[in-house]
Amino acid sequence: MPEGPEIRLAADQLEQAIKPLVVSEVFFAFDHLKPYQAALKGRCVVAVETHGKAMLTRFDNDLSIYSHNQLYGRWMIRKAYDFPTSKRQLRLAIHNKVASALLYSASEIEVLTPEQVIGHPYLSALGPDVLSSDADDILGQLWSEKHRRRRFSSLFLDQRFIAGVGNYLRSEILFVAGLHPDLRPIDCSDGELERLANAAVSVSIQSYRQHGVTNDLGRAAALKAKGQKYRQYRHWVFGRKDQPCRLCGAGIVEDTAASRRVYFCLRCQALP
DNA sequence: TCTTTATGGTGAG
DNA sequence: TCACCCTAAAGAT
Repeated sequence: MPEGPEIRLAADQLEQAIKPLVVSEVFFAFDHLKPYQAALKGRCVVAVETHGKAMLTRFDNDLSIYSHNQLYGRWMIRKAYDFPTSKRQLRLAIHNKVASALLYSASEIEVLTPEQVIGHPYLSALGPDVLSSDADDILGQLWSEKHRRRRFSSLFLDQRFIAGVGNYLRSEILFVAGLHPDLRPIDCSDGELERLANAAVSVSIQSYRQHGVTNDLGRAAALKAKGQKYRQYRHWVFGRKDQPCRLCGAGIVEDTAASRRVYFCLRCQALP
């Protein structure tokens, strides 16, 4: 369940649990990483960075663990060596005396030197991180020559455009901005692009603060109490095919764009 | 038990 | 744009 905000939340937990104490043991499930277990044992974690959906756990000997959760990876922070009863595959564990940070199911795990971090093919291609950018950074991207003729539906899944936005944030950001997924930056007024840039930043920060909920948290709690499925309460439009728009009541439309489902309200996000 | 889907990403054409 | 890879859970049978 990882888009930028969720990854940053996991990084926060990791920092809190692992950074204060010496790392007593690191476990890698993949054979080619086993040699690094000895190199990281007894070291300290100095920072847990996120770059879009990727995480860099930096150690005090200049090595970093790169991890990307893709669709399946999941971090769990537990008391030391308190493994959950789960059929998931443990791929990485960082232990200290008090806590264990456990990464399950992820397949993209590497150990990098500083040079390898700089030259990393995924990291070096990322656009501005949505959680550490302001609206002007996003506006710059929207105005840039290489992006302004591409559809929003394609742009907002492209990590070179903005890092950290994924499939649910794409739908949610466009809804909050009131713009149709098929539009392109060149189709929009300056005011509309500003609205979009602001929405990209504010919806992402809201998702971070509300742990993945992109609509009103109180309303979400009320709907959840009624036993509705998570998609029916977490978001304005994402996953809510044929459900009424929370603003105007019209039915939410589901479509496919850039090989993934996109959701929008035809009335609130009408084409001009 | 089988099939499909998923908040991701890559590489070929 | 499509096929495919990764893995887990939900949905269909």
